[in-house]
Amino acid sequence: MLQRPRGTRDFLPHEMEARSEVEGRMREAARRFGYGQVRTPAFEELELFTLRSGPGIVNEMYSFEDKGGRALALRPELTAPALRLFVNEARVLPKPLRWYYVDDCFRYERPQKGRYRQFWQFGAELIGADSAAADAEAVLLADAALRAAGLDYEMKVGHLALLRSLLADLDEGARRNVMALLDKREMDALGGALDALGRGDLLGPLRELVSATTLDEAFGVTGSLPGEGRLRATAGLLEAAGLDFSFNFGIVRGLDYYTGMVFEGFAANLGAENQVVGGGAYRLAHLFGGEDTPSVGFAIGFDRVMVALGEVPVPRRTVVAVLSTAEGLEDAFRAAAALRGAGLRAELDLSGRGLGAQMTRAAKGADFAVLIGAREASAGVVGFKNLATGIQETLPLEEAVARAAGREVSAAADR
RNA sequence: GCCAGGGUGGGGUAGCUGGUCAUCCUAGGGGACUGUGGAUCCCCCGACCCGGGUUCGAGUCUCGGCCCUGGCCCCA
Repeated sequence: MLQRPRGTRDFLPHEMEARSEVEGRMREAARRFGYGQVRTPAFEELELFTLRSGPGIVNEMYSFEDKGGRALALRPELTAPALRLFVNEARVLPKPLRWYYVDDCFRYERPQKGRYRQFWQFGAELIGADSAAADAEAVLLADAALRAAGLDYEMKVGHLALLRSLLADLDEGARRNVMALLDKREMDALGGALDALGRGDLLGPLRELVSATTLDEAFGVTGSLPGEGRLRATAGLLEAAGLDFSFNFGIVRGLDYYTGMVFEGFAANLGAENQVVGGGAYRLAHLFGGEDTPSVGFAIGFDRVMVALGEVPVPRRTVVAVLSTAEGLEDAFRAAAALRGAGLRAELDLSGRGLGAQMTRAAKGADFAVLIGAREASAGVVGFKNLATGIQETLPLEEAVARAAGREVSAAADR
């Protein structure tokens, strides 16, 4: 027996219905913000991702050499491909560009709850905008997409300048170490690390900063900084938009290209992998040979959203089972076509079994049964049974279709 | 890469202090039923993750691998 590769999943029709439903709601949110969808290749030059994230991530990627000797990788994320697309083909489009995407990504990691080797991201990039308004729009779209999906979660907004200003004197390695400990809120280990650096004086301010819940508290720790005005303006816009959010100045975001405002969202019931969205303002285009273009974007972990949502109620369409004997089979196909033409879901019984067996099957999943045996076929009518009420009538096909579609066709209207 | 727990018909399970034809539910197929409801009854289908070891004998003990679940690391 062949197994599916580790960390991948199969989706049956009922799961795909739920996923499509949620995906559709997120797409609609993006559309309403004026974002258009982009799609990039499932694999790219390996260098695209190492330029963005450093050579270390090769170990976490599905990288390979193709038959032409090219170093390629399955995309581990979608921001770099989107910016590559921008640099390749869209530099001259009027800015800002509003793009969104929903696609699968691949990472060679140990699977756990909400983490798979093939997973889907929904994200957006606002390219070529450099303002408080742009920052606010990205946060608001992320929130709109998650809310539209039906998710209850917590939005945290921060800014990298504050932490960076406190750590400005530290060298690269020390700063990374301190930020990693801060990210995990391991304050004891953090104190030890700072003492070892001879910077025990930083512990107090860092502690204050990460626990700050207002802008005044946070800038009280760091003093005024470039970017303060923009962050205050962004916060004002988010509040004006009625967004439910809180500040968190301990948000680290792994990479250097983030330039200012950053945000993350967390949902309950997700175990260790509870972050459902991450994003912020960044500059990436110049790494791929474009102009230094300020952008802001985010990515939502679609699979985690699905896990957090649990059962997703999917709007159910009317199902009509079409039953027939051998004499009625041709008419049954005609009836099914008419039902489908009216937008209904018509399921022909293909079993060739007795009508009793067909009715048994129909009763399990259908709302109505249209029945055509020798009698109906020769009379040019159909049996139309409401499976909820058990009432069966003999009707012309058009009227049966109209009944199933929820419209009453009165004799008076026909005259 | 590390840790813990786990893998028995399609799904869910019992057996797990070696030895009955491996239990039950459900799903699926057929029939009772050649024109009408989810019922009932009968029949059928179908499993010990893979490989090595111990043993007269392994689903059961043991080792390795693969996979699953959760956690660590990482998290772009």
